[in-house]
Order: sequence, then C-alpha cells, then structure tokens
Amino acid sequence: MENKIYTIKDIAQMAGVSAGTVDRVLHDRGDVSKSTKEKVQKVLKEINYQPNMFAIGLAAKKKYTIICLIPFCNEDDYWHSVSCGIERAASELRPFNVIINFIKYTHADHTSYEKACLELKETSADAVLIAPNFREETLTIAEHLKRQHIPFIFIDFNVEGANPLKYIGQNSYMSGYIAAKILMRDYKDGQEVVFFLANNKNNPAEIQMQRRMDGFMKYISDFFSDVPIREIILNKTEDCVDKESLDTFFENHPKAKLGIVFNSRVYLVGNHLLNSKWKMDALVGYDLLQRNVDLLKSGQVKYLIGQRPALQGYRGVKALCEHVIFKRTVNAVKYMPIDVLMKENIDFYFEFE
Amino acid sequence: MENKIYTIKDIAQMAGVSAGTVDRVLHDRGDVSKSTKEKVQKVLKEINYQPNMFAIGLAAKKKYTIICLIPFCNEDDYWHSVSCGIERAASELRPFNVIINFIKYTHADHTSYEKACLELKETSADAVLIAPNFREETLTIAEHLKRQHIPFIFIDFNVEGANPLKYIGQNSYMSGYIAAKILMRDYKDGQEVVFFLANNKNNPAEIQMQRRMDGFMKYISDFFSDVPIREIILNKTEDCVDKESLDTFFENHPKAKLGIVFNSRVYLVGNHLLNSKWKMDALVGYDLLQRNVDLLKSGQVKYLIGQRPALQGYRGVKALCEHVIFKRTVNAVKYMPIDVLMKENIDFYFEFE
DNA sequence: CTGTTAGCGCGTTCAA
DNA sequence: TTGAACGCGCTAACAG
Repeated sequence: MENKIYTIKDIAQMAGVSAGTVDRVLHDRGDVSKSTKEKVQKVLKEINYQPNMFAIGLAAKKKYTIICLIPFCNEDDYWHSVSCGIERAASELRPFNVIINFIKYTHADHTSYEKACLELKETSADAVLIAPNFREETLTIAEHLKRQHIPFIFIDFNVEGANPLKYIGQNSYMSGYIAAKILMRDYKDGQEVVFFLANNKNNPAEIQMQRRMDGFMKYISDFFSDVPIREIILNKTEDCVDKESLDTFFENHPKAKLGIVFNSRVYLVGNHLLNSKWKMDALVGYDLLQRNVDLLKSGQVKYLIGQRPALQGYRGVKALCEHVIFKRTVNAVKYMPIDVLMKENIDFYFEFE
Repeated sequence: MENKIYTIKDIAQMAGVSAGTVDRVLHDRGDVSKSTKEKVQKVLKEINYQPNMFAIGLAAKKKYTIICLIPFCNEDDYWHSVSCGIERAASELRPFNVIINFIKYTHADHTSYEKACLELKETSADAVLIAPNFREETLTIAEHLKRQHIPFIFIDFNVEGANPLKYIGQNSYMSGYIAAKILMRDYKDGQEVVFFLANNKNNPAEIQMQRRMDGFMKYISDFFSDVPIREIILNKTEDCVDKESLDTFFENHPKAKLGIVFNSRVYLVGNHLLNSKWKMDALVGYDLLQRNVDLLKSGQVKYLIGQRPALQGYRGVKALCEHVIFKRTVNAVKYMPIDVLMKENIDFYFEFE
C-alpha cells in the first residue's frame, strides 16, 4: 500500500536531521547523540527503509570477493563442469564488482583438503562456496565462517550440522531410488544385480554413494526383495580397471546382467564390456562425463543420471550474491532435478545454457 | 589478462571525444558523425567494455516497455507457464526501469489474434516478445516492427520469413523424432501406432504439430517402416472427448497399442483409458500440464516431452533487454532441450528455478 | 553534430 | 556532535 521508496534524504527530513546523520545511525559509526539517534531510528522503523542497492554498489566502490573451495579437475570431469558454471556466473557478476577466486584441493585427499581449509581461513572473503569433502574439517571451517559472519553455501553434497546458508545438490537417496527403478525395468526372471563399487573406503564421497545405495536398496526391498545383489570392487588404478577381476566375476556370475555404478566411473565397466565378450542387459551410472556419454551412445551404458554440476556452481555463486549484495532471502535447500539420460535424448540435453 | 575495468570516461579519453558522445554511440541515439562513431566503436571493441550495472541502475531514468503478445491462459496450461517465466524476468528487471505489459489473445482464434496485433501496432514499445499464431498477421506485424526498429523475439514456434531478433523454442522435428524413439521402444510384433490428432485444422499450432509428425515419421520410416499408422481425430469439446468415437476406434483396432498425441492434450486420451476397459502399452504426449503429469504418475501416460515454456518466456524477455538496454549481441536461435519425463523422474523435475 | 552539466542515492570526507 | 559537499559511473537534457 505504502509504495513510496524512501531515500536517506527523505528520512533526514522526516527526522529533522541531515543525511549524514542518518547514515551514521544506519551504520552504527558513533558520534551521534542518543536523542537524535532515537529520532532517526523511530523514522526508520516506521517506513521500513530499503536502501537502494545500486547506489550502495556505486558509491561504496565496493568489490565483493567470493571464494570457491572445490576440487581440482581435469578436462572431462565432474568438477570441470562445476567450474564452468562458476565461471559463467563470474562473467555475469563482474559488472557488479564481484570477483571470484578459487581455492582448489585434491578430491578425497585429507591433507590437501585440510590445507585448502586453512588457506580459506586466512583469506578474506565476502562469501564462500564450498564443495565439502571431509566432515571434520568442513565443520571446523563452517564454524569459523559463521563466527566471521561470512555466508557460505554447500554444493554437491551436504554435511549435516554445518548449517550452510543453502545447500544445492541432488537428493542422493532419491536418485538412488530412481536408478533402481530404471535399472529394474529391464529385469528378467533369475537375473542378478551387480554393484560396481569403489575401492577407496575413506573417500568422503563414499557417504554420498552410500545414500544412493540406500535409496537403491529401498526400491529393491520394496519391489524385488528376492533378487540377489552381487558386489565387486573396481580396483581402479590410473583410470583403468583390473580386467582380470572383472572377468573372473562375470565368469562366476553368469546371471549378473543388471549393473549399477554409484559414482562417475561407469565408463570403467562400460569400456570393459566393449572390449570383452561379456554383455549386460542394463548398466546404469552417474554423471555425463564424455566417456560416459560415448558409452551411452554406443549402447554399453543404458542410462546415465545427471545432476547438473554446472548449474550447481552457477546457482551457488548467484545465490551468494543475492544474499550478500542484494540482501534477498535465499532458500535453504535447492535440489537439482534427477535427469535421466538415454541414447535417445542425450544429444539434445543441456543442463544449462 | 587485461582486467582493468573501463568507464565511459576512459573510453571518451581513448577515443578523443567526450563522455556524452560515447553514451550516444552506446545507445544508438543518433546525432553522431560517422567518423567519430567509428572511432568510438573501435575502442569499444578493443577493450570489451562492460558497463557498471550499479551506475546504470542508479541513473536509469528511461523507462523501457516490453510488450508480450501471448495467448490467454488458464491455471493448468502451457501458456500459464510461459507467463510465469515472463513474470520472473519482470521482477528481476524492475530495478532497471523495465516495465512488462501483456497483450493477450485467444489461441487459434483468428479474429482475436488480428485484434491483438492491431493493438500492438498502436502501442509504443521498446521491444516485443511474440508467441506467434497465424502466419499472415505475424508477417505483417513483423514488417511493421522492423520498420519501427522495434526488436522482437519469437517463442514457442518460429514463423519462416519473419526474421525475429531471436527464436526460442524446441526443434519440433527432432522432438517428434525422439517421441518416436521412446514410443517404439515398447513395440512388440504386430502392434500398430495411433496418432491422436486435433480437429482444428486451421489452428496455426497445426504447423508445429506437423513438424513433430514429420520427425516422428522420419524415425518410423527409418526403423519401423512396416508398422501401420492409424489416425483418429479427437473431437474435443470442452476438454472432454467424444468417448464413443474412441471406443469405436479401439474396438476396430485391437492392435493399436502405441499412442502419440502431438499437442498438450494427451490427458484426453489418458483419462479415457483410465475410465474405460481399453489399455495401451505406451502413450506419449507433450507438455507438463498437471493433468498430464497426473496421468504420467498413474501410468496411463508413459512419457511426456517437456519443452520448458517458462524458460522460454524468461529467456525471451531477458534477451530483449540484453539487446535493447545493454546492447549485447544475442544469438538468433536457442533451442530448448527435449526433456523426457517419466513416472520415475517427474517428481524431481523443474524446468526453471 | 558535439561537449558540458546536473542529477540518480549513498558513503565519505571535511568543516563547523 | 552535526551538516554540507563531493564523487562513484552513467543517462539525458541543454548549450553551443
């Protein structure tokens, strides 16, 4: 109803003081008598003053620094997509004097993550985007940022108890549930399901994979409780599997026709299928790495589940700006869609721009 | 590497002119000699000028009016989604003094469209977003806008020869091709395919549907050339089909187990299946109307193809602003992804925010 | 045709 | 303790 937009001048006039004084009480930088302060604050409350963000940005010449703590990445890589999304946000936000810096760490490397967190702690920032890794360090850095009143957002996976401004990522449990649903559509009597697992047990990404597995198992126990689940560890070294152990596995489990890989590396299995006599009826994996997409097109992989990594990075940075610069409220959680990609629609897919 | 942020003053100095002149060439408001214009433009290109958004927002006195010519809509409706996307863009652009107005017409109603075009012609606007309908009127209004140097963008479907600043929408041909691919996955020997067609032959949306059908038929003739295609007209009146004609059809075509509806109204077929003894093995349709989504979840519809209507509206308005206010070049075509939704992933889908 | 100038709303001096 | 004045970068009106 009262739609008038008040300026500092308006307030000054209403309170019978000058603009400078209003500014002083707005920013609590002392040198103002109690009585005038109260006068001004009274007016402020009455009119619900909303400062003009453009004027602030212009006058303050303020530079905003956002730091992104994410893993190092290679060309064809989940984290590379995240980077691209962040870069895109960076270029959109430059006109608003936002500068984006990275602190990168080696994924699943405890020392590296620790070091990165330390570096973050010693760098000044207006906001922080974190792709969290190890729980303990994450909680520590979260605590630190909270104390400094530096807002931070998590992407990719959420760490309980850290209370970020926002979490952006997939609902891992549900994505596992969906993985099961689309995989089991190809189920035929007597077949078995195979989990191709990672060998790195102290990898923090294990938690996410565990959530996916839980969702997967929920579906299985609801609808296919008597289907046997086999497991095999992919002893990955240098992006190439231990072929012998896979061969042995398939030899011993001729009914294992439905496979699921809970991390990005379904290409390890797919490539082995491509180069061996073994075939599966359906193989499902995560993330649209080029290698995975190639196998989707050639048929070794039947479905890929995408989680929009670039959009996560983009949205994360944008949300931080919304909060820090434009003082808008941001929702605490944003789940990404669970995109199901198959041979037929992969060519037209873009997650983002 | 060159990270310096240039201001208009910098540019003026570099080009040996005044700031006012730079502003004039930036905003194309004439009264500038060819030679100086070129001088300035040369500098602009060299430094990749990025205007300070805070200053623009603050100084903005000029009001920009964008008119959106789109069909009227109901709550659960394709065009309602488009509206939402536009509204979203509107709220983001308000700080830049952008005002968005609608001129709405009754979809597929010739007179209404004509009237709307006339109204548009007599309204002043800085840019126009059009969801085109009838070809002739569209070409006329396009011609008019071109003469007035008012940029316009088409969404949803493209009218050949009108040369909009940009077209945003799906590649209808390819979406039809994909529809065939996902439908035919359920093909079993001896089955027939059914086209559920609209009865409104002079509906301009027919053109889009025709393109989808062409894509569909391309796939069929490539891979299933001997599968019979049956057609039936959905005599729709008031959102409810002629049940008898459908019953008769199914009676006469017991093998017609694979169905496709090329417009938004797959719910007409789905609801009939729900309330009759007839069943299909797979039914595919377009657009995520609530009624369609419900049938997807309950199983009558097997796949829905989404074309991101809200994103189309949003992007359309944003692109107009990019062009008109910020003088950035916009790409001539933006194809939307062809989202394939099924029971399993529909709950986590969002096309846009 | 071109340069000059006065704001936009706010932060930050510098005087009073 | 306060008020007045200047400038951030850009737009637009006004002189020349």
